[in-house]
Amino acid sequence: MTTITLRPDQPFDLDRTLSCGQAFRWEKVEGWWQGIVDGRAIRIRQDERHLTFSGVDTGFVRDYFRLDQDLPAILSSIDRDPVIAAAIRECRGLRLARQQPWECLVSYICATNTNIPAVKRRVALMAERFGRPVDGPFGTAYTFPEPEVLASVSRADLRDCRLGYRTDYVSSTAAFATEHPDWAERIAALTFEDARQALMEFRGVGPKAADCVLLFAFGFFEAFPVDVWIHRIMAETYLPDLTGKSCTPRDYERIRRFARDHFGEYAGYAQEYLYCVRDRAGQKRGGR
DNA sequence: TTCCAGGTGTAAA
DNA sequence: TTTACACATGGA
Repeated sequence: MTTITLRPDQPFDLDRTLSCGQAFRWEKVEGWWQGIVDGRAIRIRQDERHLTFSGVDTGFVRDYFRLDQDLPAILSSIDRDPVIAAAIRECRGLRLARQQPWECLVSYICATNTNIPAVKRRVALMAERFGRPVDGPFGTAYTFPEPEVLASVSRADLRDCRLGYRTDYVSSTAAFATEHPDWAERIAALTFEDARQALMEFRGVGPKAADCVLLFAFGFFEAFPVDVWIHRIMAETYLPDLTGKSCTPRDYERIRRFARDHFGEYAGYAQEYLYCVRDRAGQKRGGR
């Protein structure tokens, strides 16, 4: 068990960071967050300025939660209007975690046209059934299965993880990643737009999933994923002439260009802060 | 029962 | 090039 003291000038809110829906393998149990990251079972909690954890070392925690990233500077750079200002006030301390590319890619393929609890369930099932068991601070946990494992699993067994029509997408993506083990390094070396195009060559990965993976795994902070919630918020506040509930490819392009111009190079942080307050920002719909 | 959820692929217009 | 529709799943 390790305890570190956070710098007073660098806000961090563990609860918001882990409950905002960016990562799918964390669960809060009796005051402790339990998760599996990069093959390690982690237990962590926050008490004011103190972070207490086991399962990993301090360097891992600092790296995963990007504790060395200057959050106040980022937040002041995106703080361009009253709507984002309110989100920043409410969620200050939310940080973008550094996810593993492979797990992140598969997770967001599993996140299309569905909801967060269902995604968590799918990812958990894949790990329990095909991952490697590891002993951790909270009993036996399961790593997220490597590409070659998912590639070798039968479609029927994958489908049993409640993947539905996404089964073939995950399967073919796993086959590609198995054949090209350096896929992530190659994407990381590209420019933002090129990396985006490269990710969209995976079956089941469109603009939204690509932007999520770029933002949450590859550290492209200009990525601005547009899901139904973000589309709704943009239509209701920033781009009122956006009509219709569906987000056409043209709408998507327009929104992400606007966001990049309006919020700047850390537009992805703005996206996550807006997403975090989605139930309040989208007044159009009743509580949710 | 119907609608909705961190959308995407495909065929038709 | 844009539009329309199907798609598995589960909670509200």
